[in-house]
Amino acid sequence: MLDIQLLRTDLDTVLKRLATRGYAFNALQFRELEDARKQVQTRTQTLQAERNQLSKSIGIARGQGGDASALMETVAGINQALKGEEIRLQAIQQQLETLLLDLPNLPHDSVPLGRSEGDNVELRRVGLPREMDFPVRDHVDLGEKLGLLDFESASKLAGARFAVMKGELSRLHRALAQFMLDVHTRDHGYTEMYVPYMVNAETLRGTGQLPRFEADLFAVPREQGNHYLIPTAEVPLTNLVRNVILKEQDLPLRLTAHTPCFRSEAGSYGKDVRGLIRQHQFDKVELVQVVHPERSYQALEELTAHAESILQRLQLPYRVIVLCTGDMGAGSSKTYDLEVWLPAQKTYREISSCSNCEAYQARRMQARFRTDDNKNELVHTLNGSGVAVGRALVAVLENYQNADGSITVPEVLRPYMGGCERIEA
RNA sequence: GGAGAGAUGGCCGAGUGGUCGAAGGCACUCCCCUGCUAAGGGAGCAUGCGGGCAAAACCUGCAUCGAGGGUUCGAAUCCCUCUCUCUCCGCCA
Repeated sequence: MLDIQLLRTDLDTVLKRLATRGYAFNALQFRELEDARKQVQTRTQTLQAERNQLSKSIGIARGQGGDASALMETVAGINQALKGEEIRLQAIQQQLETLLLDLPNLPHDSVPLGRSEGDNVELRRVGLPREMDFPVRDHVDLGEKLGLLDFESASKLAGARFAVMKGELSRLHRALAQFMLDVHTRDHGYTEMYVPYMVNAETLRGTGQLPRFEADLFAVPREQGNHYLIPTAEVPLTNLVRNVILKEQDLPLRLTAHTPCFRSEAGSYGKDVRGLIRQHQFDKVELVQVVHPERSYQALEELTAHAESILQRLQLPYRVIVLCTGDMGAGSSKTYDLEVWLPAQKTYREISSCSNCEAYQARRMQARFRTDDNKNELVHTLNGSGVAVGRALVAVLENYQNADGSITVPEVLRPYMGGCERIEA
């Protein structure tokens, strides 16, 4: 959510900056609603003030044993007028809220302008793809030949875009998650959290998934207030500070959690149909930071480095790109994607996305901190994958494959694999 | 799942229809007093939004006592629905 004051005082700038993301804001409708709001609100509040005043007088008159029937008649008249105004005001404010909740965040000045993926800018490449002097297999071939990856069973159990893993492959998957959590908690100062995998609508509104992106979520219908399966641990972790006023010295908060993530991926059919790249259910170790607004861009660099450190330790080649204005998620002011090298596709694929949401989520959530001079200020929130476990598994399989179809276990994972150095049929 | 009790500011807690946005206490901030690991006195201290106002300070209004509806001239207080917490019973990994 953007600051409505900014829209009132400097709408043109807001429009320009939103346009860089390809978002056309209905400024005319906004102006009309704002004008109406101002009028109706002022009128309503004046009437309310009169009513409150007179009601008080009634109480006083009654207390002195006087007659208040004339006063009561006046108030009845005011209430008559008030009723309509209140309904109108509510309707206007609801429309304004709908308009505001739909607005994406403003991009940071350093974000490159662009319309789509193709305009993202590569910042750096780290690590060299390994030379392979044998026919390179993709992770599906590798996993199925080893007898450890089973999409047939998955589709029987649940349908398309699910996976069943077995034996050492499941263990490798678990090892990856454990390794990531240990690195972030031991070396990067994050606190490990365990959180609900189902959340309510208010929580999803806090981080911005609702109301715009309901189609991407799995809902769990209930009689009263649906639950939703979390699309990422960003949602529960960030919402921990919803409606909270933190102490300034509590900042920054650094939280991490390993959770499954559920995406209905509506509209993604035909894309990445093969393998583990795009699933309805996948695991992720998420990083969330809640920081002082002055420090959020520094924190974004740090958080991105924390995610990178996982790929470095796994010795997976990757590149860092900065998303252009047109490709960023709605809540983000600036996003770095980490893309890992996949030799079978001969390309880099997203494995982490690290964003600074500035006060966009904080304003929705009313997440604040108290400053030294006792004022409440919105925090800034950041989140990033540290990293996606399923895709890390894909990357390890493909980058660590051997000519005979076996997989060398990356050194840092061996302690989590009971010392196992190689996965073979 | 059944029975009962409850939800009030950062915390504790009073308040069952009328100057109540809310006593009192704790915590916190500032000032005064006092030479000593302390005590005393005074002042301030909820949030959101609107208007004055373009902004700060300030003034002023509206809303908010778990949430949403209702009754009333007037609701923290009465009624309805829901959510959550606690206690007991049942069930359960």
